[in-house]
Parts: sequence; C-alpha cells; structure tokens
Amino acid sequence: MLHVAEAARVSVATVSAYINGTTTVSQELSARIEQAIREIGYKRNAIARSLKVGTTRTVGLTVPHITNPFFTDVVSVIQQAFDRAGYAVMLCCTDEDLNNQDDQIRLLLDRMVDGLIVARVGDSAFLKETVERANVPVVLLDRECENVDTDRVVLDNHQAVFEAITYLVDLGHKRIGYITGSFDISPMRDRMAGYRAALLAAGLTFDQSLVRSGDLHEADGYTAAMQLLSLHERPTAIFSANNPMVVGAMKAIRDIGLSCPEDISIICFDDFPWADVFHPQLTTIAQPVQAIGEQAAMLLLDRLNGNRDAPSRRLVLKGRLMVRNSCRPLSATTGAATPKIATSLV
Amino acid sequence: MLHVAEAARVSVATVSAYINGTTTVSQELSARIEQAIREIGYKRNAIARSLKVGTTRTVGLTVPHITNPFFTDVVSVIQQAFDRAGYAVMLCCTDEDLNNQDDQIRLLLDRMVDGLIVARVGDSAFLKETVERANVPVVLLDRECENVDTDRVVLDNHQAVFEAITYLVDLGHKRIGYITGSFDISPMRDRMAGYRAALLAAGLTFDQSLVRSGDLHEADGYTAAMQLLSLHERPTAIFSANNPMVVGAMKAIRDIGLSCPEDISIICFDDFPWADVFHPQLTTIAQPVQAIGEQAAMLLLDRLNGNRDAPSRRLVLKGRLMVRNSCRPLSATTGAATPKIATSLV
DNA sequence: TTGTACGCGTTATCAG
DNA sequence: CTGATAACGCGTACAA
Repeated sequence: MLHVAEAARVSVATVSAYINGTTTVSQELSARIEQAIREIGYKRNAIARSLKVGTTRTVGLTVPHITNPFFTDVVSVIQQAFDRAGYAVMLCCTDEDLNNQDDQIRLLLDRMVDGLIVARVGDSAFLKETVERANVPVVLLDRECENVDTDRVVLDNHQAVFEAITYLVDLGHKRIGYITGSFDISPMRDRMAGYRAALLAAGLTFDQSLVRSGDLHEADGYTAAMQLLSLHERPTAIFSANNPMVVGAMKAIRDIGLSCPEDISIICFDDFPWADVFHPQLTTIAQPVQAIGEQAAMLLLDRLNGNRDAPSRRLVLKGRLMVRNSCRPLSATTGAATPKIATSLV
Repeated sequence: MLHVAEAARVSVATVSAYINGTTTVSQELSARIEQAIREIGYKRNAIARSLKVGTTRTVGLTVPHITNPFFTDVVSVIQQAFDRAGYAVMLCCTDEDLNNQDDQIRLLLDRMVDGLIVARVGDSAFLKETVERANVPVVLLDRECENVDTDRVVLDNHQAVFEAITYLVDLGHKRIGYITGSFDISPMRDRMAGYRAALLAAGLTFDQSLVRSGDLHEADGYTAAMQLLSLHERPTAIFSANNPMVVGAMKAIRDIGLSCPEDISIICFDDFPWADVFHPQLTTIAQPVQAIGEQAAMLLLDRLNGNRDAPSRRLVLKGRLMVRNSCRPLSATTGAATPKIATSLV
C-alpha cells in the first residue's frame, strides 16, 4: 500500500480511504490511485487488515468424517453459503476423536476465526468453555450438547426413527435388529429412543439382544450385522443408525449368503445419491441436508452480522422416510417362520 | 502478551523469547511467565504472528465438487495430512466455474496461505500468473495445466481407460458408448485418447455418434445415456468418464426399461464405497485416492519446508480396473443381435 | 479533501 | 540473559 501511495503521490491514508470508500476521494487522486494499484498489482493484505479490525472473514467448520455422505453434503452446502457471503471456511475432520476436536478448535481460535460450526464429538469441556468464554459465535450441528447455551440446528431424530420403525412394524416385522453408535452423542440416544417408542406403541417388547453398538464405521456395521444374523432367532429386519454402518451390514448380509429384501429388510439413517439406482434400492431416512447446511450458515452469519445478544436459537428439522424397496412384508420374507421353529427347538 | 509481560514483570521480548525458545530464559523469569500465562489464559495470536513472520501455516485447497466421491476422498486425505503437519486448510469448491476459481484463489492469496493445492477447472490465465508471480508454491491435482510449470500429481488416464475399454472389447463388445465431460480439462482428453487407442488396437473403428459430452453432472449423464440408448444401433456397453454421470446413466437405463448388465454393460471412472455392495456391482476404474492425496500434500509440504528451488515435479499414478459384475460378454447380452437387424432395416 | 501519527500483537535486532 | 525498539501492513482519529 505504501508503494501504491508513493506511485500515486498521495498518502497511504488516502489510498485506504479510496479502497474502503470511507470518505470520498477526489476524481484526480482516485484515478492516480487506481492506476498505481493496477501497475503495482497491489492486493490488500487480509492478514494485516484482520489484525487491525479484529475480524478475519473466516469461519471454522469441524465434522467427524467428511466421507460420511451426510457430512459431505452438509459441508458442501455450508461451504457454498459462506463462499457467497465472502467468507473463507477452514475445514477440520475430528475423526470422532475428542482430542482432535479440541486441538482443531484451538487451532481455529488461534487463527481468529470469526465463528465456528461444529458437529461435535464426545462431551468436550473445552467446547463448552469456548462457547462461554471466547467471544466467537458457535453453532452446533447435528449433535446436541445439552449443557451448552448456543445456536444449533438438529434433526428430530426421535420422530424420524419412530416413523421408520413403525413402517417396519406395519409390514409385520416383530424382530427388528438395531445397529447403533455410541450413546455419547445425542442423535444416537434420540434414535434409540425413537426405536423403543415405536416398539412400545406397537405393543412389542424391547429386546436388548437385538441391539448392537459400534463406532459408526463401516467395519462396525459389518460386525454388528454378523452378530445379529447369527442369532438363533434371527431378526427379520435391521435398522442401521448411520450410513457407513449400513454398507458394512450389507456386506455381512452378502457374505453370510442372505439377500435383501428377500431374507431380510433394511432401513438406514441418511440418504445417499445412489440409493435409488442400485439394488436393493435402500429405504432410508433422508435428512434435509440442504436446509440443515443453509440454516446453520444462516444462524452463524446472523451473529456475524452483529446480532450477538439474541438468546440462543434451536432449529429442529424433520427427516423424511424414503420408501424404496429394501423392505418386504414379513409374510413375504424367506424363512420368516424359521425363527419360530428354531426357538421352539431351543 | 503485553498483559502477561506486565503480570510477570518482564518485557514482552522476554515473554516472546520464552514462548518460542529463541533464547534461554532464566528459571525464575520462566516460572513467573508461565504462571502469568496460566492466570491470564493467554493464547498467542496467530494472525499477528503471521503478519510478522510472513507465514500462516494455512494452505488453500480448491476442488470442483466436494460431493464427487473422488474429490471427497482426496480432500479427506489431504485434510488429514495437513492436520498432522499442523496446518489448517481452507477449502473452496469452484463448482466447475472458472470465475469462481479465480475469485477463490484470490481470496486465498489475500489471506496469505502458504501454499495452494488446486484441482483446476478451465484454462485460467490467473492461475498461471499466480504460479509464476505470487511466491506461493502451487500443486496441481488431477487435472493437468500444460503451460504451467509447477508440481502436480495426476493419473495415467490414458492407460486406465485403455485397459477398461480393452476389457470390454475382449468381452466381445464392438459398439461402446462413451460419456465424457468437456475436453478443456486434461483427464477428459486423455481418457478419450485411451478410448480411441483401445478401439484402434482392437481393429475397431471410432464412431463419433457413440460419444456424448456433458458437463460432468448427474443430469448430463442421464441425457447422454438417453441419447445413446435411443440410437437405432444401440451400444451394447457404455463407459462413463466420471462418477456422477454414471449415476445419471444408470437412471436412464432404468427409466428406459433396460437393465444392467443383462441389456447393457457399464464401466465408469472412479470407484465408490458402495460399488461392491449393491447390484449391479459396478466395474470401475479406481484411482489411488489415498496415494494421490498424500503425494499432493507431500509435494506441497516439501516446498513449505524450504525446498523451493527444486525443478517442478510431476507424479503420475496408475488407476486400477475393479472388475465386478456390470459387464457381460456380448453373447450373453440380451438383444445383442437386434442392432444388426435394426441397421439393416434402416 | 488530504496527511500525520498511532496502535493492532508478534518477533527480530541489538545494546546493555 | 534481558529489555527497548523497530518493523509487519493496514485502518482511523485527528489535525490541517
């Protein structure tokens, strides 16, 4: 900028005023400055600017795994929204690890991000502290954080799973396997609650042996499904609480020599682009990823635009059951009666 | 830092020296500083530091679409690599738009990123200029940029497609439809060249009417496949030059009442996690995403670590044909003979 | 309308 | 081993 000022034979203050439009600069000087800028190829240094004005026009975004199609989509939408608003976004993946998350948030804060969107993992005291002490707005995504008072956008997980399980029950299924992640994140708790509520509403009893817990990865889904399918009294349907795990479950079904939906019905949480192209066309619970991403961005942008003192907002969106063809009526399920026989033998 | 200095009754210079280990600080002062830091909860301001030292420990990454599974994976790997190295990464999606790309690179440069990884779109004079003028190291990813002298990691697209088409030819296919993106990016040119070379090697003649061009999106694949399948002399196999377009192609096949692999064989570029779980299990060309991401990160990190003057490096990796069950011998293809009849009628 | 002087938080230099 | 001071590049009172 100094160079520009010299080349244009004006002061740096004038150049700054011209660039930021703070005050009107005379035609003549404007022209000289404009030319000098072009000649020098001057670019304003955003870092120096940030140091002065205390804002970086950069936000931080942390998600567990970007390869999980749900997060892929949400990240994509959020990125676009901030791009439009002239913000850069720093992306971090926690890999479901609390220490990573804390480190990354620290990293982001050190770099003076103006705001943070986090799909948290675990119960982070540090995150809570950040929300309360650091003066950067934080919006929580997908996963609740009960003891933290800040903006958030979440799904009505209970309702979504209730609907899905009820659909299965209406098809006649009574033994519905359930593959879940650890209950230290709210979606897993709420989804399980939806499962139990649907069972209860249908007059079915909850059977702990039909529930298998994993760590949200494909391999965990595989193991869980293997165990479920090896049960004496095999479930006739399986619900997977996330997408990567259902891939593992499908592989288990294949490896064990069964097929879907003939032998077993499948529903999973989170839709994906291929769902209605390949067979079986999976019945899924689709989250409104577009809305989720846009709302999260909107909440943060609103704070960034100055609305700091409004009480924290909680947006809860609805999932949608995408009925395709991975579920069959119990009566049409191969060996639907076998379990009964097996049971009576035991 | 000033506060810390005051609280510890030392100068800021000493605090800085202590924090950075620039010079040894006496036990006593170290203790006082340490305590002051803890009490104040002092965190070093990375922005101010960047302004002074001229480095941000942040890199920029631009890709066309993060929802394209290939880029999802590569971004994930790159993100992890830089995370390990203590760098933050700013992610931008160009949406295959040259103006977006230029804007985003400018944005990144303004923020003084230490380096750039770009899966470019179009022929950007600005990108070329950036590489030559700006003194930030740039590594090109996936897409070549002939007239730009910088590090890059690309795939041997020619060989990969040659192998895939040859596989199809060996199955007896003679009319192989080809769905491509615009030829202004190198992979599309090279893949097409591989297609033609394979045809030539097999003594088959290239038929322009079997080639359809789209804009890399799912919808384009749909349109292209529809046109191909409506040809009087229908192709017996289709190759899609990327992943999103094959999803569209599969939908077209479904909507037109055909099925894969019975009526038509399919191969597409880029593998995806579901490929071997659902039917048809798509035969694909898998790129070594892990290696691509790691190498790209490695190339940039090497420059960042001071190796600035080495001549630019070009890493070319090999794709792998993942043979599954979306391709059948021509003899086993339903209506394999029909085209001949149709032709003779015309 | 334009210019001067100062501060943002750090680090590097150099004198003590 | 420590401290004063000058940058880094920019924005902004305030004075002219």
